[in-house]
Amino acid sequence: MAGQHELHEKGLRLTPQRELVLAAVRSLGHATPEEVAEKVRQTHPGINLSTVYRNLETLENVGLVQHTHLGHGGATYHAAEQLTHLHLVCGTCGSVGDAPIEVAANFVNALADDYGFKTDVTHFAIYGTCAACTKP
Amino acid sequence: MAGQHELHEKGLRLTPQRELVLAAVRSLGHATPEEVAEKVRQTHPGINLSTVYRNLETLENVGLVQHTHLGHGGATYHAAEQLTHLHLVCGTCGSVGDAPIEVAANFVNALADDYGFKTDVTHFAIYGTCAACTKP
DNA sequence: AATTAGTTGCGAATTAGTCGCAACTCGCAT
DNA sequence: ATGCGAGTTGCGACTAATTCGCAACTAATT
Repeated sequence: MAGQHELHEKGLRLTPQRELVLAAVRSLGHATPEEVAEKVRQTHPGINLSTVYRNLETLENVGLVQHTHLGHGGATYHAAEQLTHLHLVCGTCGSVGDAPIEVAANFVNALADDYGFKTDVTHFAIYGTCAACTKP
Repeated sequence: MAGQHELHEKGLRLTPQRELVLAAVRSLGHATPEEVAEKVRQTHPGINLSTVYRNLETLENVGLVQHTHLGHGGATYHAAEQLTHLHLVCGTCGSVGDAPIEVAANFVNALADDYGFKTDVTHFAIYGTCAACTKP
């Protein structure tokens, strides 16, 4: 019937921590595990970092969130339904800009046709120098 | 006169460790700091890991080597003159394929024209699923 | 040969993420 | 409602990767 919670539909148990982690990822847009934990602590102060890590992993396995590498070392997490843009990270100022995935369509097709490689452009950032840093 | 060593030309001191780190990066094609250290130890057993890290950083500052993010967490290093391809990393089997930078030319131009963003396609890997893993 | 600034080795400190385990709790089946 | 069992949580220990401070050393210069 109606009342199925989205986590139940994925075969997961519904715990406050898990719900909050998912909500945090959604409200933050993109965030590191640390940032997610911090956000969750606003409503559930005792949550453990390990729990955040484990839930991010679990939620990723069922496809509700995804992670992206924006540089440095750490991954950042997005809600799956929000992952509709690629990330342009500037090596000079460190800013992260967005661009619609369509810009990469040709590129993705070329890789598919020539190499049989199915690209997920959102997984790694696109690195370079942003407009602001190019022009002095 | 003639005999200027390439490291001198960059304003760096010529130490055995530094030469060996550079040589290792060149001979390995691409390698993590650990792998570089291991390679260097074949001829200079006592080298310290910190020294490898510091030299990679130094060599990168003068443009002789560059690093790339291939996934997981760690960076891998290339000799600058060898960095002429992009990396296709397969999320399923973990293999790292190469493709000439030209495949990305359109993409790079699109980002330059539309966003003023100067892309370095080699810095981050291109993530996806390789041909072998797509077809079962 | 003496000088000195850049470099090395070493160990300690930091950071990020993982792991084992006992206690707890969600959801199903009584 | 009640109870069981698997999935989850919190915690602390642990690992791996990288950085840092500092004293000893050495390459280039004079």
